[in-house]
Amino acid sequence: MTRRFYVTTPIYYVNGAPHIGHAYTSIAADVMARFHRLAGHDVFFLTGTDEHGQKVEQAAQAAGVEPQAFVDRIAADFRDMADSMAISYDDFIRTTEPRHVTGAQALWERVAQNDAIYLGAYEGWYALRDECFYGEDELTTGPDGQKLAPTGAPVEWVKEPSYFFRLSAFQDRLLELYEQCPEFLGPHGARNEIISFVRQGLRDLSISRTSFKWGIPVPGDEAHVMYVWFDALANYLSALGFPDMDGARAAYWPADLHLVGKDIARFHAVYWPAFLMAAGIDVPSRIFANGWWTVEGQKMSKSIGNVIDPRDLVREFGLDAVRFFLLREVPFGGDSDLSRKALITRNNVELANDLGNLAQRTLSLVAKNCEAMILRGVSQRLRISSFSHRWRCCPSLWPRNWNAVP
RNA sequence: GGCGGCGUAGCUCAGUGGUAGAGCAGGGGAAUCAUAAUCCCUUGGUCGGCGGUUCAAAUCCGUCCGCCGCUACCA
Repeated sequence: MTRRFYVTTPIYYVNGAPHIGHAYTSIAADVMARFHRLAGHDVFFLTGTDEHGQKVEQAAQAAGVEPQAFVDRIAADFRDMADSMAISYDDFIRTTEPRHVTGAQALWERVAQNDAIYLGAYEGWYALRDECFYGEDELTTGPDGQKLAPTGAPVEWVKEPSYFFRLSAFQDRLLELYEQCPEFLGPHGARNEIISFVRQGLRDLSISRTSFKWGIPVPGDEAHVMYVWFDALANYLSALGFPDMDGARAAYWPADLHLVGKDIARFHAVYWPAFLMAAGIDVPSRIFANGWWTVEGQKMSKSIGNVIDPRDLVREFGLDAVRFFLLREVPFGGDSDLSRKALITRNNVELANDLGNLAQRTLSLVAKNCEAMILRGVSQRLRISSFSHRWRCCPSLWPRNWNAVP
C-alpha cells in the first residue's frame, strides 16, 4: 500500500497581512510535501486561514466593512502569497466555509458526548474601556482604591457564562504521550517547555464566548460562539471531510506532521491532542515548531515598519533564491536573522558560484567535447536536459550574482 | 521567584570524557573546463570566571557572572 503523508501549515490568522514568517512555515511544509511526493507517497498538503474571533470582528469594524467582506479580502491575500511562493498545497481551507463550520461543530458534539464539556462561568477582572480581561498580577490600585488595568482603565470583577473543556482531566495522558512518543513534539527546546508547562498542572479551558458574535455557534446554545482555538484546530479534520470518516480524504488521518510557529506550539501540543483524546480520535504523529525571523537584527514589528512581505523579496531576488535562503540559513527549529547581506552572500556563494559554476563547467565541457549532446538516459537521470533547456531559453533563470549593498 | 537553554576563532555556529573544528571574513599561492568564478595553503581561540571529579574535562559536578526562553485562555 502506498504510504500516505498528511502535512499541514497553521491556518493563518487574518488580522494582518502575510509576512515572511507565514511564508517560512509554508515553504518548510511545501518542501516536506514535495519530498514525500518524489518518494512516491500519497501526499495531502493543507494550508488555509483562520477567520473568526473578536480581533477580526474589531478589525473589520475599524475598516468599516462587514466581517465576511473583511476576511474575504485578507484570505485572498494569503492565498496569493501561497501561490506566489509556489506552495504546492492540495487544499486551502477557510474557517468561514460551511464545511469547516460543520466539522468544528461535529467535533464539539463528539467531545461533549464524552462528557468533557460543561457549562460554567468565565470570571476575571474586566476593563469595559479596553474590552479585555486582565490577570490579577497585572493590576494596580488607584488612589481611591479602584483597581486599574495596565492601560489605566478601571476594571471590575465580571462573570460571563462559558463552556469549559475538562483539560485538567488529560494531564496524565498528555504527559504519557510526550513520554512514549518522543517524536511527537519538536524541537527539543519546545518539547521541554511544553512538558514543564503541563507538569505545572492544567486548568480547565474556557472554550466559548458570549461577548462577541463572529464565530461558530456552539451546537445547542446559539448564545455562545466557540473559542477561536477550538474552532481553528478543527480545520485539520474538517478539511478531510470530518465528521464523514468514510470519505476518500479521511484515510489521511491521523496527520503525519503539523508544522507550526513556535508561538502556537502549545495550542497544538496540549489543547489539540486533548480535544482529540476527548473525542476518541487518534492524535497526530508529530508537531514541529519552527523559529522566528528577525530582520537586520531587529524584531519584526509594524511599529518599526520592518515587516517583510515575502513577495517583495521574490520580486527582487527570485523565488528559488528566497526559498533556498530561508531553509538553508537556519538549523530548522531555531531562530535566525534575515539580512540583505546574508541573503546576498548565500545566493552568490552557494547558488551562483558553487552550483552555477559547476553547471557552467559541465555544460561547456559537453559543448566542447560531446558535440553539445547528452544521451537521453543520462540526461534524464541527471536532469541536465531541463537545465540546458532553461539555459538556452532563458539565461536569466540561472543564479545571478548580486552586489552587496550596505 | 520557579523551570529550562545558551555563553567555543573577528562574525555565524558545530563539537557532550581521549592531540581544539566548519563556513564567512583576513593573508599567500595555483591552475583553466569555470563568472568579481573555482581550487590549494595559511593567520587566528586561557572552549564566560573560579573550584571539584578523573590517568584525561569544551564535554561530568558545584558555584559565580552575562544573555535568552517558558511560567495558559491576547490566534
